[in-house]
Amino acid sequence: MSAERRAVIAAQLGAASEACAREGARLTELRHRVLGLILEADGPVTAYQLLDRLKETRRGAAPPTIYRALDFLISQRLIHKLERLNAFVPCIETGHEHAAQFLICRQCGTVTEIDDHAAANALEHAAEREGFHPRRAIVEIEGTCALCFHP
Amino acid sequence: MSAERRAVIAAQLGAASEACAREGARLTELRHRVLGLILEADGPVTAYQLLDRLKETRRGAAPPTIYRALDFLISQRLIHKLERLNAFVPCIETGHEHAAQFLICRQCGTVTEIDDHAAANALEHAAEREGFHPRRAIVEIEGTCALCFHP
DNA sequence: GCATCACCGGTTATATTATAGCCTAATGCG
DNA sequence: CGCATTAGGCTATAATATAACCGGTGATGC
Repeated sequence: MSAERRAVIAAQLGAASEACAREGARLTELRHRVLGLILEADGPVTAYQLLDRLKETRRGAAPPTIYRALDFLISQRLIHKLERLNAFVPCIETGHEHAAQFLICRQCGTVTEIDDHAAANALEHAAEREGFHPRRAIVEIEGTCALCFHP
Repeated sequence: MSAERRAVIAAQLGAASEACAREGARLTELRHRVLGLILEADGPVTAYQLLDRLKETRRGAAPPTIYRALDFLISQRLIHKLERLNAFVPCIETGHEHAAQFLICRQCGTVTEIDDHAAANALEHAAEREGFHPRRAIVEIEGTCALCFHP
């Protein structure tokens, strides 16, 4: 990993610590570690992939170890779960409420998060027209990314 | 189940048969049966719930039995999979390509399918602005349905 | 007719994803 | 401190999904 990349990750971890501190949430060593693993991964990672990496330095880590950390990180809006892939990615924008949409490339597996307010609003209105009160929208679009499309 | 409800289901099964016939797809007895079970269910059903029901009349049914039937029904656009729930529901409109969105009530578990073109288009455009070529959008909105909200 | 081929589904085994439940340790707080 | 609350270790198990192999069956071409 490049020094530059490491610096970015360190900054993201720092921002996460601050966000948690502001909320009174405890970003413990374990949770910090798991978030670090997700930030380091290039692309979505599954819970068991994370568990394997975690085990390298934390003997005795077991599924509940990782799932509890993931639950925490999701609750703090530091990561997202991709339901289609049963995998996890960092939020592009740490710690805020934000309407996220994901673009999943079927060729290369790359996942891009976008944050399109027009689409989010359209969905919200569509739901409200049914008398529905939306809390959270899962939007995962499968297709072909620009790079795979124009090879 | 009411006679009326049974009649609706029979009509849906008939429409499915026709749609498959048009496509040259084989809606075998097993697949017809599984589609029937999904139509009869009031709400999303999981693969293993379907398997249990199937077993009542089909000794030896096993997970692959049901998953293969589900794959077929999805490929024919007769059912949808809800990724959030790992569960299956019938399509509201049999056999067509259609952009579907789902409203999932956290209180009562009811799932409503809507088909909002404005939202679908907004998503499509958002993806295309990234140079992405969308094939399929998974949209599942969690929240509170009208009935649960105004009790 | 009958050879061939593709597809269907039975069967066994196993992979993958996720949670329950119980207990001890660490932390925050009056 | 003493107590409550939360975090996480640990074991077990639940829930979801697929691999791989095989025999049967129906369509197709000759």
